[in-house]
Amino acid sequence: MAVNEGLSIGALAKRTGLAVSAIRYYEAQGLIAPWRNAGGQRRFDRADLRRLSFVMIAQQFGFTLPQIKAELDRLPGGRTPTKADWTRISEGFRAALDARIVTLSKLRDNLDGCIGCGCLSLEACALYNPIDQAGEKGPGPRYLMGDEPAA
Amino acid sequence: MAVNEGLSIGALAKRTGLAVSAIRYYEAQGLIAPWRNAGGQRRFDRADLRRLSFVMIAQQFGFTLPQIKAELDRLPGGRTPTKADWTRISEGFRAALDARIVTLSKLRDNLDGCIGCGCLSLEACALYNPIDQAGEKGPGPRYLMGDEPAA
DNA sequence: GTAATTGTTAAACCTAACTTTAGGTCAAGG
DNA sequence: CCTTGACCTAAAGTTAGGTTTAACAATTAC
Repeated sequence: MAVNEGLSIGALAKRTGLAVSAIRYYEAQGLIAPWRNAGGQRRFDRADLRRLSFVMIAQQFGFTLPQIKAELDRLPGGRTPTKADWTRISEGFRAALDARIVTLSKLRDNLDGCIGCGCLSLEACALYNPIDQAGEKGPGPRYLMGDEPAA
Repeated sequence: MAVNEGLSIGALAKRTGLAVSAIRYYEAQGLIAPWRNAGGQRRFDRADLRRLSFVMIAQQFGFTLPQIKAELDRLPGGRTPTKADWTRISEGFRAALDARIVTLSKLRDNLDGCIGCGCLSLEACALYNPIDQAGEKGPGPRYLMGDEPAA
């Protein structure tokens, strides 16, 4: 009956819209660190709501969980993060996002040039330069986009 | 010794920069359909170079292989695709790409608003609207970005 | 007091887009 | 004849980001 027993995982799931399993998975990945009550159940405090908000937004922006963890690890330990802490971290987003927009715009401009010629030729097409740049970052999926094809 | 025996898979791999295993995988997915020589080895013709170019560019743009296959299936069967065929298909890219840029720009603008307040609050933050919009498209990875984090 | 809900774990499963491995064939060169 | 290198197949492994399942414990509601 104590007022400050923290949120259960189910409550947190409802508040964030995340699945309970996802929250447990995030804990396993080190993104959040709940404590346990007498019965062994996870208890979260309100700062964890904000951490999860951060995770969800960062995922929108295309960061992987390890990357997000790296950011979260830079929050001050020992005290609840302040607005200023979160603001500082948000600014990293801004730069990454800008870079992504620039990349896409370049890609589009190249495409505009190529629509005219219809070449898609390996030797000549400007669209291959970005591909070469992307290089090989190891195996695994390279799923880049949530959008449906316009076609 | 005939002049027109087509390219071997290794030659095609060198020309495209793709791994041999990737090309075989694409065949399994129905993206290309090489014929076989007397010894049972795959032989590709030059139009396949262009098909693979298309696949690589479409992947840059975030299309999945089934989506790309759907586009390729719309190429005329029975004859080598012309410039006009490829141009028609490229225009679909343009629209999809524009849409992606618009989405990202909105996201960035929202972020700009949020950096000031540092809230990242589930109740109030404008960044959650895009998340709600994205909805649930089923499980699996949602790896959106090749960029490194700016942080 | 008991039923229903919510929580716990570990392990298996899922998709996408490949790569790797194991075991075997085929052609060319020395 | 033997080795080297490119090719073949089928099946299993990889990564990310989870979900699902099974079997069980704790809490809550009546």
